[in-house]
Amino acid sequence: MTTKRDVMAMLSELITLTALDEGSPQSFKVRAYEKASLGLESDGRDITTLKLSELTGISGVGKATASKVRELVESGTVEKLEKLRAKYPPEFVELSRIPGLGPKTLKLVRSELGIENVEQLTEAIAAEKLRTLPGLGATSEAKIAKAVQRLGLTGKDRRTPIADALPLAERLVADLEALPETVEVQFCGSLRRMSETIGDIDITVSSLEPSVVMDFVVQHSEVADLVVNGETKTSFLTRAGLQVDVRVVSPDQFGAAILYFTGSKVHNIALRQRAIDRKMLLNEYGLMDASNEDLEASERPVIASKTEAEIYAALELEFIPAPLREATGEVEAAGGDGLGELIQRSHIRGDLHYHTDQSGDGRSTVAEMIAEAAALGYEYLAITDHGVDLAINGSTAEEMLEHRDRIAEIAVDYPDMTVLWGCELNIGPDGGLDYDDEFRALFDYTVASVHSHFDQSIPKQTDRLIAAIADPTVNSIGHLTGRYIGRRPGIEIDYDAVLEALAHYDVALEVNGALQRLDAASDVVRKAVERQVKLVINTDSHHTSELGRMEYGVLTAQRGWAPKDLVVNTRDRASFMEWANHRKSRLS
DNA sequence: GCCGTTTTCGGCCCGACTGTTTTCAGTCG
Repeated sequence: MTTKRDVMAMLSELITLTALDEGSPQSFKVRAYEKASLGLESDGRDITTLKLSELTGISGVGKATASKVRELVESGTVEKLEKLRAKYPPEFVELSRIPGLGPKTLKLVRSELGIENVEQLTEAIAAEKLRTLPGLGATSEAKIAKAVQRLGLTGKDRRTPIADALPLAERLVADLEALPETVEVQFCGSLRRMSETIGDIDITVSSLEPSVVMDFVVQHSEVADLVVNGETKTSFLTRAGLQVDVRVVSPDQFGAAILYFTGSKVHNIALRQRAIDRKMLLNEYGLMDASNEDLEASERPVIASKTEAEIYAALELEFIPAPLREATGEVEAAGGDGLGELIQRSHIRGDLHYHTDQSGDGRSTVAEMIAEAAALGYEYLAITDHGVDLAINGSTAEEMLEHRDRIAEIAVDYPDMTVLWGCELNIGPDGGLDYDDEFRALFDYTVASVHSHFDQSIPKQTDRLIAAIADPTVNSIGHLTGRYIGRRPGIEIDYDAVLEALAHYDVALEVNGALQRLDAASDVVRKAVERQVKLVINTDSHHTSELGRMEYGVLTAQRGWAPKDLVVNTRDRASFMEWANHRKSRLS
């Protein structure tokens, strides 16, 4: 059976192979496929069941692409793709993953030197044959040789988990901020959009002295290898092979620059198109008046460039937060009905997944953890140490009762914050939970999560979660899939069924702010929002240093278009407690 | 390949850096 994923994979391959065939990634045909692919991806329906006329109704999808989708669904193959596959076998396509080797050069080395794979390319480089080709010289040959060596380490497809990239980016930003010549700094790209994995780190600096900034970057201790070093742009590789691009712009163009470098590419294209429609020109330096066609590009009057907000406003758009900039309807919404009141960090009034050293993996005391939460001004806090089923980390019923007393003793010193005695329940392989029903009902608040048995079938995992959701002692589901981004996939579930259950039992779906998790993922959050499933954004802190994760959880929720009013920990204390307690009324 | 009250052909987002040129092509984001 053909799935949506199969359709997307078919188009992705078609894009790669057509770029090779056309000899340009900018080919209009390639861009048309890309646009169609985006349209299909963001369509909420099951695209494999759509008729031809329904498919062509999707933005960017024309007759040709629609026919290919139908062809794949009906026959399992696409003739056009098969022909391209025959022309460009996988080992040749692999060459296109080498940075610096574009379609034009590939075509050249294939036709002139008969190179079909990485091995033959390596031989040709060793024999100094590449430098004999028109447009290539010894320098290009050496550059490609180096890129071949790094293949697999820094290939175009390499992605780094956000948990590895964000701390490095924050460190680099702090170092650049400390430079006296720096006015402003912002990391951009997929990192700012809170993608789960990122290709490289983009940093934009505003300064009146770009050469000082560039020199500083070149000298930085993180630089293992320089890739590009110009007057306003320097790219380098870290020892871990992660590429960092640093650009310098003048302070009055900072907004336009970070808008541009944050992307996404398709979001930028949508903004540019909107600019053109209004007789304006948008580039990385600003939004310009293009109504007078006699003026040189540099003479066009600047309409907005200092801040992103001014540019969005001049384009008659509500400000679009970076995590939403994926061209999945945000430009249309911002220019029409609006984005609604999206969740912000400042809305959060409490953390509801929070460990102390009562958990085997907790590292700060109850007093320390409560003090940190109070310092953030939280109105309520749920201390949710592990239940007994998580053998090494959990506590017995007796230990939990002693823990309750200890929490209560310390909480009296914080009259402005309600400290709840909670528990992170473990969802067993069949959906069973810790302790007995009566004991679980004693907790003020619970979060139930999966910590093991990751490889059961989809129906089994789905039933497992729904059993936990249906339990009246459960307030929320923690880190939905249990994934560690880039390291371990989470459990596979039927999202529709699970979200349906969450909505039905009024159980909140957690957005876990730990960078390794960011679970539920933003696309799942968006589905949850469509179904009006309640959300809760938590840090899952195990140490006093981890409370800052709330920001990442909020950004992930934003990326899923979460409105403030669906997030239960934005409620005032009374309203939150009313919601938290109402499930237990089913028990009596 | 897609699209359209300046429609059915002729457009399609824009610029930096590099290496190879001696005014530009290729690649990348």
